[in-house]
Amino acid sequence: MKSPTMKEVAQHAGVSVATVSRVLNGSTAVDGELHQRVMSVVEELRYRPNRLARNLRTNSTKTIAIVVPDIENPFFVSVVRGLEDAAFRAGYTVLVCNTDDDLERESSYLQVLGDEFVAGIVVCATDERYSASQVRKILEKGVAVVSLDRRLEDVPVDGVLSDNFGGTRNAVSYLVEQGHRRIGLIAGPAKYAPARERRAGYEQGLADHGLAVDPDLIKVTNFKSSEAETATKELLDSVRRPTALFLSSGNVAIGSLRAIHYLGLDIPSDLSL
Amino acid sequence: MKSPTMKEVAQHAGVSVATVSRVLNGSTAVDGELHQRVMSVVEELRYRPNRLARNLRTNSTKTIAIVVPDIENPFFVSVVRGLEDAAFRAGYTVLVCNTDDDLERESSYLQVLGDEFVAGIVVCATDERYSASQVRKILEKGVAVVSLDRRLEDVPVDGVLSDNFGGTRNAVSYLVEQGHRRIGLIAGPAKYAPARERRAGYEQGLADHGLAVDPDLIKVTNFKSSEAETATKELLDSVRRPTALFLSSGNVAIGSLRAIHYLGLDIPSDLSL
DNA sequence: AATTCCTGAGAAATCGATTACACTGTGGTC
DNA sequence: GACCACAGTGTAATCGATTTCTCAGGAATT
Repeated sequence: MKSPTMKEVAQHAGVSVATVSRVLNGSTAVDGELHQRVMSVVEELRYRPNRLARNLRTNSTKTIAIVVPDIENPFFVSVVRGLEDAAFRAGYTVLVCNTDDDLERESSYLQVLGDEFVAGIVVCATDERYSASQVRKILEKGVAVVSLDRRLEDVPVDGVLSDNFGGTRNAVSYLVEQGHRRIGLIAGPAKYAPARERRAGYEQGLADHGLAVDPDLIKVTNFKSSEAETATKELLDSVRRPTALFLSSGNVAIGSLRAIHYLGLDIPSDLSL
Repeated sequence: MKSPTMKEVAQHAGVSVATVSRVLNGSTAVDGELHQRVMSVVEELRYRPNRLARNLRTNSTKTIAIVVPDIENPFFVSVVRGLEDAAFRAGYTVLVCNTDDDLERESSYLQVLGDEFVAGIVVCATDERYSASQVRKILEKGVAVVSLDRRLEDVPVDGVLSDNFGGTRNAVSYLVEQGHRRIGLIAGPAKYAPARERRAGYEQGLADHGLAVDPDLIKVTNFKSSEAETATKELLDSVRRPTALFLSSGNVAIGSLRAIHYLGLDIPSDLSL
C-alpha cells in the first residue's frame, strides 16, 4: 500500500503541487476556497508528507541526538528522559548514542550525526580534550551542540553543568558539623570535570573546618557500581575506618550499599552517607 | 563550510556521478585506475555522502526506533542499552520514544515513525488491543516491527517475551516449600499480558500445593514505585499479614522496600521476597 | 484611462544521492 | 569475418517535497 504523494493530492484537488505545499505549511496565504479543497483531499487520501523528502530539501531533520558514556547510569537516564519529553512536545525525536566511554565509538557517532543533519546534539564527552576538536567540526556544519556535564576546551558551546563543587562542599561541611572527622570519598576519574570539581569541593569542605585531607580516605573509581563496591570494602576494612562516606554518584551508591551490607554494617549507626 | 557533493567529486576526478556512486557502493565493478582516482579525490575533499539524499532515494533509513512506556524503568533501560549496542555494530542508530503509558502519545509516535521510514520498530505497547491496529498499518508500509514483552492480537509480528507464567509459578512454589502460607502479590494492571501471566503463575503456584487464593493478599498497581509503596503498606498493615511477598517488577520492589523500611520490618526475618 | 503594486497561483528548478537505460569497445564463438 | 555477450561508463530520470521565478488579474494611485 503506497502512501499518496503530494503530486497526487494536487491532481485530485485540481491545483499545483506548489499550492498544496503552501496550504500545508501556511507559508503564503492561499485562497479560502482552494484551501478547503486541498484540505479535504488531504483528509480523504490520508496524505502524510514524506519526511525524507522534506529533510533533503531543507537540509534539516526534526531529530536531536544525545551522546552519553553510559546510558544505564541513572543520571543519564533521567537526562534522556527529560530531553525526550521536551523533544516530543516540540515535535522532535531523540536519538540516543551510548559511547561506553569508548573514544572511537564516540567519534564514529559524531561523524554519523554530522552526516545526518540532526537538529542538535547533546554530548557528554568521554575525553574533554580530544572530543573538543570533533565537536568544533560539527559546529561548523551549523548544528547546535550542548555539552552535558563536561567542559569542552576552547569550543564555543553552551553547557549544562551541575554545581559539583558547591554541592559537595556543603555536604561535607554538614557531615563535619554532625561531628564526623573521618570522611571517606569515593571519587570519579580525574579526567572528568565533574569528578575533579567534586573532589575539590570535598577538600574545600574539610578545609573550611580546618581539617586536613587524608589520602587514605579517598578511593578513585570509574562510575560502575562493581568497582565502587570493592573500593568501599577496602575503605571500610582499613584500621582507621571513616565514620562517614561521600559517594559521587547514584551508581556508586548502589555498589557501596552492597559492600556495606556485605560487611554487616548499619546505616546510620555505623556510617553516614 | 559546505560539505562537498558527489557531483564535485565527479568533476575533480573527471568521471560521472554514476561512477562515483558505483565506486562508493561497490555495486558494479569499476576499472582499477578509475577506482583509485575516485577514492583519492574522495579522500582529498573529505567527501561524505549526504545521508538525507540517500534516504530519500532508497526510501529507507539506518534507524531503529524503540517505543517503551517508561524509559526510566530499569528493565527498559537495559533493553535500550542492548538494542543500542547491537544497532551500533550494524551501523544503525536508535531512536527512543517514551510513551509514558499515554495512548495518544504512543499513537503519535507510531505515526511519525511511519512517516520517517525507520528500518524497524521495537514496541512495547501500552494497550494491547488498541495499539494492534496502528501496528498493522505500519507493517503494511513494509517496516519491521517487533513486539517487546507484549502480545499484539491478530498482528503477525515477532515478539520478545519472557516466561512470566513459569517464572512466577516456580517462585511461588519455592516460597510455599519454604513454609510460607500467606503470600502477598503486588500485581500489575491486567491489561498487560505479562501482568496477567504473572498473576496466573502466582495462582497456579498456589494451586500446585493445594492452597486457595485469598483476594485480600493481592494488590493491583501500575508499575510506579510510589503506588507500590502504598499498596505494600496496606498489605502489611492488615490483620492477617502475609509472611511473604511477590513483587512483579524492579520498580515495584523499590517502592515496596521503602514501605517495608517505613514500617520498621526486617528482611528476611519478618518477610520473604 | 494609464501606470504601478500587490496578491495568489502555476511551472520549473532544486536538494544530492541512486539507478535504469543507452552506448562503446573488447574478446569469444562458429 | 560477422555476430554476440558482456564489462565499463556516461546520460538522464527519479525519489517527493520546498522554493524561486514568472505571470495574470484586480486594486490603488495619479
